[in-house]
Amino acid sequence: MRAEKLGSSIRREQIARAAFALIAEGGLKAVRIGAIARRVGVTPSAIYRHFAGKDELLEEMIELIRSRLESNLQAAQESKGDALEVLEELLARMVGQIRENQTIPRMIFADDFYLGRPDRKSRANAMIRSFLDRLTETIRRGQREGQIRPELDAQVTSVMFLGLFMPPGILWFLSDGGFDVTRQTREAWMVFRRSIEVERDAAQSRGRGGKRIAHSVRGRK
Amino acid sequence: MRAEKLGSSIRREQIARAAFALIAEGGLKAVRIGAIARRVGVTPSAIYRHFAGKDELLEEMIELIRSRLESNLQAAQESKGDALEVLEELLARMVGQIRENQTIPRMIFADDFYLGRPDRKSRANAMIRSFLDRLTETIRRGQREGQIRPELDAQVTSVMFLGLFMPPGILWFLSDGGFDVTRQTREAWMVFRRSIEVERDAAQSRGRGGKRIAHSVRGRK
DNA sequence: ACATATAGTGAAACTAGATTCACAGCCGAG
DNA sequence: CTCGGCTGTGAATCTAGTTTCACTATATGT
Repeated sequence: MRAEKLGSSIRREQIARAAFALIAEGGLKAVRIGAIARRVGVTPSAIYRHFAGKDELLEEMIELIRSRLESNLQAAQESKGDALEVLEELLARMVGQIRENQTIPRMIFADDFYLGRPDRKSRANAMIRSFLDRLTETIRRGQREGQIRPELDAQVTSVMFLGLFMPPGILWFLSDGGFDVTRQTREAWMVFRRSIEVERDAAQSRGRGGKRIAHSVRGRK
Repeated sequence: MRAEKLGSSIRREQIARAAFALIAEGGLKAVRIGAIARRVGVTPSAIYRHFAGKDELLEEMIELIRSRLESNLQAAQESKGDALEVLEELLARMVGQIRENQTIPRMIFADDFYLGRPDRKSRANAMIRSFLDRLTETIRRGQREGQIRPELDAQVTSVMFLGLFMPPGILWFLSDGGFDVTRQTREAWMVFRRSIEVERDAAQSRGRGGKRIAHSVRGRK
């Protein structure tokens, strides 16, 4: 039975989708031309009408990930709130992404991806760096605007932010979805937030350098 | 030229070492029978005199990683200090491990490893769970003994602890060693520590950059 | 309707690796 | 010394996947 004949831009789209679905199920290793073809409903050789080869497909996938990351950042930054709210929104989005398919970390850690291709590795690196840079920028803004403690190193803090969702993502993956990422990140965010934010309740005692309340009392769990 | 004839236990050791070296250089994908053989100085077929197949070799490697993780924990817990010092020591060791070869995360994320082998995935999961459990235990001890804030959820906190070294490890890998893991974790530790520790007296807890100097995170970059 | 560009197909070639196997060299025990 | 059991070897086999190719079918614009 012959598959319906469709325009190449449509097929490219379908193929990329299929590839992402496969990553979600079995990791990069599971992205095989044959498997993609089956999923799309054509024969393996048909894939080559739309991509020069597997490499080109993978490049397109990196690009899609990049733009997804980008749009997360964009959306979070456009939410009108202050820096802390932007971070919180971004965290929620990253968690959503993890729950959706874990694509990003799985590609980043897939050796197949880099083996013999230093260019790809440095592109992935650049991608994360730029993500971090924008994170850093947001944190600096928070510092300027008085929500985030000025003595923190913004770059260090941005990497710590990654620490809020990466390990939970890994646990979620290893446990086949059994680990409660949402709860973990929610709680971790509260702890993290308290450790970076300027303490407001202390306003009354400001100028005296005395005891800080924030650390001891606000134990909403 | 024929390779020297060696006892099997010696060869197994050599082979495992070679495999780890290969992971460090190119990830799990780079662990090929041929590459191992070259490194050890024998032919590919000779490997089969010592391992039934690649699978058996991989199992042995998991086991070695497990024991390495275990000995890190053990050593850290035996350092006589209080819970916070144990955590700090452990962090330093994990960083050392990352700098050494990044083996652990690379195996964990290598899909090849799990594809079609749910048993392995759950073993890896169990491995991390047990690591986390012992972390949790240490944190609880800190809470009982009054160094760590009692209102914190110890499990959540243990996952946050992973966040101190995992993302830096990834950055270190992607940047080919260019990222300064040591500095990042040192600084992050100070922030993290302040956010989980009970404040002994308010004056001390608030000094910029943290009064308490890290004992064992040594700063060679 | 027709021409033509564009998808789609199945079979075959090509790859890279893992694995097997018959045979070779070395060593220590009897 | 010489046999048996190791370890080591090279060539051959097997497997799983990617890629190529000659050919077919279809949609579309004229």
